[in-house]
Amino acid sequence: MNLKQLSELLGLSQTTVSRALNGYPEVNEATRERVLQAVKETGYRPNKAAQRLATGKAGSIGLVMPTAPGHQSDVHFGEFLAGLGEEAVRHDFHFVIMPADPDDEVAALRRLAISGNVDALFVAYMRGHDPRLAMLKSLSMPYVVHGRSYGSEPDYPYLDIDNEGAFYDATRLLLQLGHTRFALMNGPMHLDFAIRRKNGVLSALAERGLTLEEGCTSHALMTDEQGLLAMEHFLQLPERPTAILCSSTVLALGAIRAVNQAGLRLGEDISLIAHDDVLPLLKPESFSVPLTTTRSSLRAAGLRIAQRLIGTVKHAGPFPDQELWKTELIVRASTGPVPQS
Amino acid sequence: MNLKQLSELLGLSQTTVSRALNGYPEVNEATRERVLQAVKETGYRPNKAAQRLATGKAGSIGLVMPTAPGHQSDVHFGEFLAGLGEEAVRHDFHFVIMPADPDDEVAALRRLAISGNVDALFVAYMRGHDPRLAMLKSLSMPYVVHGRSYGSEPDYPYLDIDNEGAFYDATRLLLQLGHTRFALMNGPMHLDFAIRRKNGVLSALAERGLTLEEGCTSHALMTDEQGLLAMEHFLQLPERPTAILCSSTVLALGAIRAVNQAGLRLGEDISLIAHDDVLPLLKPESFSVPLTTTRSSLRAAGLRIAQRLIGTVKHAGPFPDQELWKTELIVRASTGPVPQS
DNA sequence: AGTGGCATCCAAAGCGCTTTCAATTATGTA
DNA sequence: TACATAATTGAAAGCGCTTTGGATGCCACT
Repeated sequence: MNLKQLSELLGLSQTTVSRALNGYPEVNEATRERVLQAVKETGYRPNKAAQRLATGKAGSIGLVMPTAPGHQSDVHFGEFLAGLGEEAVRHDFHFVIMPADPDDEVAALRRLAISGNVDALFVAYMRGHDPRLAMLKSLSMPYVVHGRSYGSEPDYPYLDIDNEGAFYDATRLLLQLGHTRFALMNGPMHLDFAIRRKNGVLSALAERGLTLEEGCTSHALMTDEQGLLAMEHFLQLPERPTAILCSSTVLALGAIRAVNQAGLRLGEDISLIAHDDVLPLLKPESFSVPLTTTRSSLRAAGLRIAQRLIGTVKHAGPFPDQELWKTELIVRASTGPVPQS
Repeated sequence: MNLKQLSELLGLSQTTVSRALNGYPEVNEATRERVLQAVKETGYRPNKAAQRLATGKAGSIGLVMPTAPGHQSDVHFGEFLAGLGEEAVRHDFHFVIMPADPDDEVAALRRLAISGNVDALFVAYMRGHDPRLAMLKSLSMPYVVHGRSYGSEPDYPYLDIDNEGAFYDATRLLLQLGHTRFALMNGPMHLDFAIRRKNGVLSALAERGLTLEEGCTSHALMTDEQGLLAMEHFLQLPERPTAILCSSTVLALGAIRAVNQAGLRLGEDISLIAHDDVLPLLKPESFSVPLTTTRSSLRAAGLRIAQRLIGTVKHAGPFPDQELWKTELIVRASTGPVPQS
């Protein structure tokens, strides 16, 4: 059943039926009723592809999912998606997900944009000097970036959390507790948040004339294994750090395993603060020693970005172009005064 | 840049250019080269919506993502998606994800199918007597079901694991270790896998004239909190069970916390076997007491289903209509002989 | 009676691609 | 040389929808 058939059935033109369906004012109320009734009876659904071709609108937002054989799936991604979804479902939007090799992001994003399958783009996993920004700007399609790109002019729409501030505050807390030997367990070096978090740590340390010693920074995928490995490395340093800053509760999971295996006590021998994305699976308060964290909900960020994106597509704006969310520093038992040695 | 412009640029007809691009044999190799060259230079990309309208093919597979405000995002979903993605990226397919309230699955699935946005459907979270099956059959669109639907005629394409066998075997192992008081920590009661796993447990127990006692079965969302609650409940039963079967390592996470809090030792006072979907975050061998598990990779299942779906769309078949994967029973330290009391 | 305004409705022109059917030229065969 | 055949190419007809630019009829008002 298509528009033509439906309109013939009703003895109306396609024009009128189309207008009736799309809520245009110039159609008689009685006629509209008839049309709506017929739709109900016939189960007619407009063909989206045709609609899209005619209007250029798709009712969907696009994103690239980094994936590859052996590429470990990222819990953060799923959680973010849940946030997007929560908002999208309210507006009858859907997602088009383009899986792509992490090395192929720029091209994948472009393909997605040009495909005509999406009205707006969501971009994540931002890097320093991210090459996607230039491409996005040239695209004349709405987009919102999750995170920022260190080193690029901040003239693009983004939603980010104050990573630098979060890790600055966290470091300050540990300094106040008397710690002087710090280590940072970070995400991959090229990612924007990793850069900023490191800066936050360094600037807090610098105020006391301190710095991150040689070997006291790790950059790795945010998995629990990597957390374990990094922590094992830190623990066998001659001048073992007593204060650990950790970019994710996922890393912390492994890190704490290493601490336990070494027979050390978290919150006493070693203090640790992790960033908490509020993953349902890793609640810092549920760790055997509850974790002190900097917190900001990834899901909430997803929801907000979906709002902005969908709102822009529907011209329900205006929206702030740039948002920077503060994080909360929540003190639990994994931090304590520096041990007397 | 569209086909018309490109063809004018080349002094060819749209027909020929289109054929050159789509690999039809009746175009001169030299001409094809010229076209390809021009495409490279101009950056021309065919408009997907138009392509879809003309061919009826979309190059995408659709799925429904259950979501709602407050609905906790499901790690299993993300992991499965990663598997789908791994295969999809090889064939330049993408996903269309329709977020939907869990109570609205049938309608959401239908909307997705009729939207014309997808070539095939993937369906998960199967229930007993699942109403979606009838709808899918009437749809004349390829689909594969992950799981099965207890109580429905098994005449639909599916990929499932042998849930009943897995839990039968697990239960047998615990019986052999001398356990007689069992508890089952299961997923939501209406879900197919939950039904089958329970059956597996019951039939193994029945062989010894045993059964699941009153209060020794829990059905709940597979989150760590629910695991904690369920285990706390089991532990305060007058006849406390010594053998626990657990439908997910996520549940086990909470359950073990409860065991620890009660001052009991896993693998000694309490034996536990969990089903392991091979989630990157919850490796059974990384638990403080490594977990005995029944294992089957969710990601591998996603990959296989994507293969079947994409293969069917591309007429690269035939594929088996129904696959039932055996699980592995891997013994680690969380199971031990029944304690002498 | 003549005019303008309003409420409705429609024919037809796209949107950018694929594909059928036909035309043209090149090649081979008798 | 004449004719069948193969190799290339094109014109044009959709795919199902939206939207522009009129029609048409009816009414109120001069």
